[in-house]
Amino acid sequence: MQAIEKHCFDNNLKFTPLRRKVFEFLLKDHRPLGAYEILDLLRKEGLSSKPPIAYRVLDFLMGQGFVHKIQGLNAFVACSDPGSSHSPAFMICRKCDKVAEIQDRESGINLQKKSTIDFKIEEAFVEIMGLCKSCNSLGTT
Amino acid sequence: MQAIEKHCFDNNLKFTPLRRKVFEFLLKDHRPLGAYEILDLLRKEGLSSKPPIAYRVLDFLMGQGFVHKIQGLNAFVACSDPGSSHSPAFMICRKCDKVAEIQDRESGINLQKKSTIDFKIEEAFVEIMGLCKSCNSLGTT
DNA sequence: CACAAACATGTTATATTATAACATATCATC
DNA sequence: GATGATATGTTATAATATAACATGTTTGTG
Repeated sequence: MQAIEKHCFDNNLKFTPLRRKVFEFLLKDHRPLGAYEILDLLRKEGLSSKPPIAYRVLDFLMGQGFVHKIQGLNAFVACSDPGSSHSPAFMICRKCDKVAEIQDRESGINLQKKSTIDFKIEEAFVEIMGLCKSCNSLGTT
Repeated sequence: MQAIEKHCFDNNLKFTPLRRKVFEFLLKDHRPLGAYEILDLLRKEGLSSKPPIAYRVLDFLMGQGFVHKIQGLNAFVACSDPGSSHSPAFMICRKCDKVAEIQDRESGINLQKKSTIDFKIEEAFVEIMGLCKSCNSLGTT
C-alpha cells in the first residue's frame, strides 16, 4: 500500500479515494476478485457501482503494475511484487481459487530462447491451473 | 485432420459432421476464432447457430486436445501439434491477431522448478502478447 | 481571479462471451 | 423395439466488458 502511494506521488498520479478503495479490496481479499464483485463491495460502501467505474479503476491499477488480471478467471489480483517490472506467473488453485504469484526468476520460465527472433515480446501471461498444497492434501479430485 | 479422425475412431468417439465443420473452420482460418464467429460461419452453412452448439463442440474438441482456447482473446485455435500431450505456449500478435503455437520443449519454458513442491500442476496457459515478425517490421506501434 | 486543459468520476445503454435447463433426436446394445 | 448413452436443438438468462456522452475536480497559465 505504501508502495503504490509512493509510486503515485513520485509520478504525479492521483491515488484517489476510489482507487484506494478498490486496491484495498484486492489487498484484503487475498484472492482474485471479479469486476462485479468489486462493484458489489463498492455498493456496500455507498459508492458508485456502475461497471465502467470498476473497469476504469482496474485499468489504472493495472497500467501502473499494481494489479494483474487473471485471464483464466476473469478476475483481478493485487500484485505481490510491485515495482519490479515483470511478467509474473500465477498458480491458481481450481478448488479454492487462491492464487500465488511467482516471479520470472523463480518460476523457471525463460522465454527468450527462440522467441525474440521472430516475435517481439511485450507481455507474457503465464497461468498455471492445479491444486494448491492444502487442497491437494485433502482429497484427490 | 487425419489425426483427429484417427483419434476419434481409435477411441470410439464420434467425429460428427458438426464437429468436423467447426474443426474445419479453425483449421482453415489460421487464426483464433471467437465462439460467435464460429456461430456465424455455421449460420452461413445453414446449420444451427445457437451459442450452446458452439460451446459444446469446442468443449469436445478441447477435451480431446485438438483445440486450444486463447484466454487473452476469448478465442479458439486448432492445435498445431495434436497428440503430444502438452501445455503449449502461444505467441499472439496484437496487431494482426495471428497466433503461433510453440511446444514446451522449444519454448524454453520449464515450470518444474519450485512449483511442484507446493502445487500440483494440471494445466498451464502461456500466452505471449507482442508483435509478429511482419507486423513488427512494418511500423513501430 | 478566470479560463482552459487535463483528468477523474458518473450514467445510460449496449455489446460480447458463456452457461443453465430442458426438449428432442440419433445410435448402439440387449 | 425398449433402454441407456450420447449428440443436437432451443429458450432464456447470466456474467463480463465497453462505447459514448455528461458532469465534476484539479491544475496550470495568462
